[in-house]
Amino acid sequence: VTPQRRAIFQALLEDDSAHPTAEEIFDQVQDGMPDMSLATVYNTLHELVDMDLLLELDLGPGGRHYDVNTADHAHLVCMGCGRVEDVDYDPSTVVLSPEHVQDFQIVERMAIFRGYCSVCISQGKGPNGVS
Amino acid sequence: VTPQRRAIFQALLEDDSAHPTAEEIFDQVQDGMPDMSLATVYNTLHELVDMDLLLELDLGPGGRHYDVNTADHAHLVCMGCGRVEDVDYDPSTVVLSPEHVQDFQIVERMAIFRGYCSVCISQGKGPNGVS
DNA sequence: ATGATTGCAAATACTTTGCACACCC
DNA sequence: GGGTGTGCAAAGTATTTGCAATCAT
Repeated sequence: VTPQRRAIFQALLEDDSAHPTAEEIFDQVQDGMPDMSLATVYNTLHELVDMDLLLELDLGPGGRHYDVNTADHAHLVCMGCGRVEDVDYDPSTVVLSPEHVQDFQIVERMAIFRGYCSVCISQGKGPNGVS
Repeated sequence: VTPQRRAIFQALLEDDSAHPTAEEIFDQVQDGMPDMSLATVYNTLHELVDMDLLLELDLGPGGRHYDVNTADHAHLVCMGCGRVEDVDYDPSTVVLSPEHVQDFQIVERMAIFRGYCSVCISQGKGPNGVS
């Protein structure tokens, strides 16, 4: 545990609704630690992921996002502003066909919903607005 | 509609259980059309996605996968061999908390299950095997 | 001729790696 | 002093873009 790692972890906790990308964490940490290297950010993120303290999310282009909420939950991704929200859902409601479940040992699941948040809809950026 | 596009679309249909990446489609199409350019593959894939004839899947590192099955379905990704299988599931079973659904206009959903397929488990590559 | 599409190569975005230096025990 | 972690820069992977050449109408 080094000062760099502490700073990165702290940035993640402060930003806990933001699901930041590696780049965003890097920018934020650089404020108080200008010598921080991007490689260190990636190193630390990977270690945290290996320790199951952090979730790595592939939400599409723009880089991978990281989430300190390691509980089983889904994500809403706004196609207007890119914001990501956590959503609780009942995991037991996601049921797969039995023939697949028997053949396949599931380790982790991930549910992503894409759409438009209320802010973007009210700004006309929604599905009916200009794309 | 050009010969290149026809070849790409045909490759997708032939490969319809493989969920190929752009690179894989490129390799396959090159067999019969050595002058095919990777840029053309990307162009065509994007057009097909825009026309809703193709699904673009972000399944993690290794590039984006494409799926000719545009029905609402989930994906099983094998962490041993990388193989991707379609799974039917009942979309109505995926229920989100009401407060989020009200605020958020969902356009598309995506469910990904990661784990190990029966082949990999029997080869000791499963969750209990060597990582 | 006109406009769209292609192939090539360079550019971009994101992530990983190699290596020398600094740090802690 | 030995192993670990860091910063820098270069390499790597995946995708996009610019542009001249080509094709269909």
